[in-house]
Amino acid sequence: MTEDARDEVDRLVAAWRAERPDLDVEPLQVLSRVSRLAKHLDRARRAAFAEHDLEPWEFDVLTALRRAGRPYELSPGTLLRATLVTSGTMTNRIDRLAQAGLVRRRPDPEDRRGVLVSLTETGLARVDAAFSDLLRREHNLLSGLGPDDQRLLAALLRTLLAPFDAS
Amino acid sequence: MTEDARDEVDRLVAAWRAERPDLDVEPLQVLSRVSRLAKHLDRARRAAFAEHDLEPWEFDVLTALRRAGRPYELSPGTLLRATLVTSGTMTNRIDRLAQAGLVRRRPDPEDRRGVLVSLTETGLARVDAAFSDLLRREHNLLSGLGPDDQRLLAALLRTLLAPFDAS
DNA sequence: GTGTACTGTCTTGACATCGAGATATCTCTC
DNA sequence: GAGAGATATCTCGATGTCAAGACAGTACAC
Repeated sequence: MTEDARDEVDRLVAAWRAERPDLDVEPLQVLSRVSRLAKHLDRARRAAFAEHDLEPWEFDVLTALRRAGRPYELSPGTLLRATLVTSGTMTNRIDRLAQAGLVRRRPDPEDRRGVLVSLTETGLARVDAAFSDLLRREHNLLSGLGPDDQRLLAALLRTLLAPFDAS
Repeated sequence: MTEDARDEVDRLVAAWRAERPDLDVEPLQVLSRVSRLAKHLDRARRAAFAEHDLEPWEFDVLTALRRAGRPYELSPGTLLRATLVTSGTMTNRIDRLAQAGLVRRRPDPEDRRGVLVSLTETGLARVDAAFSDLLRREHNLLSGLGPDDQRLLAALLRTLLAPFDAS
């Protein structure tokens, strides 16, 4: 390990080794970095969305609808599974997005328990603008890695995710 | 790309390509996986800590103190920088940890604005137990990758984190 | 058809976080 | 040594989330 490539996690691992030499703290080298990187990504995303007057949670819901393709319409249940939040949270989110004029709610004609949520014109335009902006920023974040390294990294991460996606 | 190695993110990327063929969505292959993996890790950690009657936020604070070494004492300011939360949050956390008997607060003898927070015996025992349990679980999560792949993954992540740690 | 279990959505109350600002103290410059 | 700015911590109000449960409607076995 070269001395000039130390980051916060290297320091954290060194501290643990000094305090708990009995434990194998190697897993932190990978998993702490994943958590920390995710935290930084959240902040970067927040900044990107702010320029489009969107909160991250708004973006989450809008992109799920956008990705679904025309007519950009999904049920709350589908949305909460796509975004990994609870039903109470999703109800609240849809309420506020509807209030903001970004989505619309209508009764499901095929299931009277159900509701269908769809993007408005405004919502569609807003999410498209925010998404391409986000991609531009993410492209920059990855500029430290060449295309081959990016593919390699993606493949390694996919291996780690496999057990979770299975469930 | 082999057909049998698709995960949620591959599906997500495929959906975007269909809807927005004009955009380069490759960055998602890496960064979406980082975010998703972090979310799953949070859940796994929560489960691990529950067996030791600790919340993730409690663990965060206690490990920072534990890592500092004897006498396991740091200022709130140092703690909030280590855990990436705001000062209001840290005050609240310390209040509750003190109430639970896991940490102790005392005035800093060298700076009358300051406070020093230290682990109690109970806090030390609790965090040590939870930490070795966590490492055992994280070791399992990484069992899909050989030692070389783990080192490779750690190195690639370090490269991505570098710009953030610099700031 | 009737009853039972399941599903989809919403309501409610508790809670951890954040952001902005208040207060007290320290530090540095002149 | 006085004043300006920086630093350390805490307070307060707003907010987004979750967990548990309520309620309406559906599906399936018999």
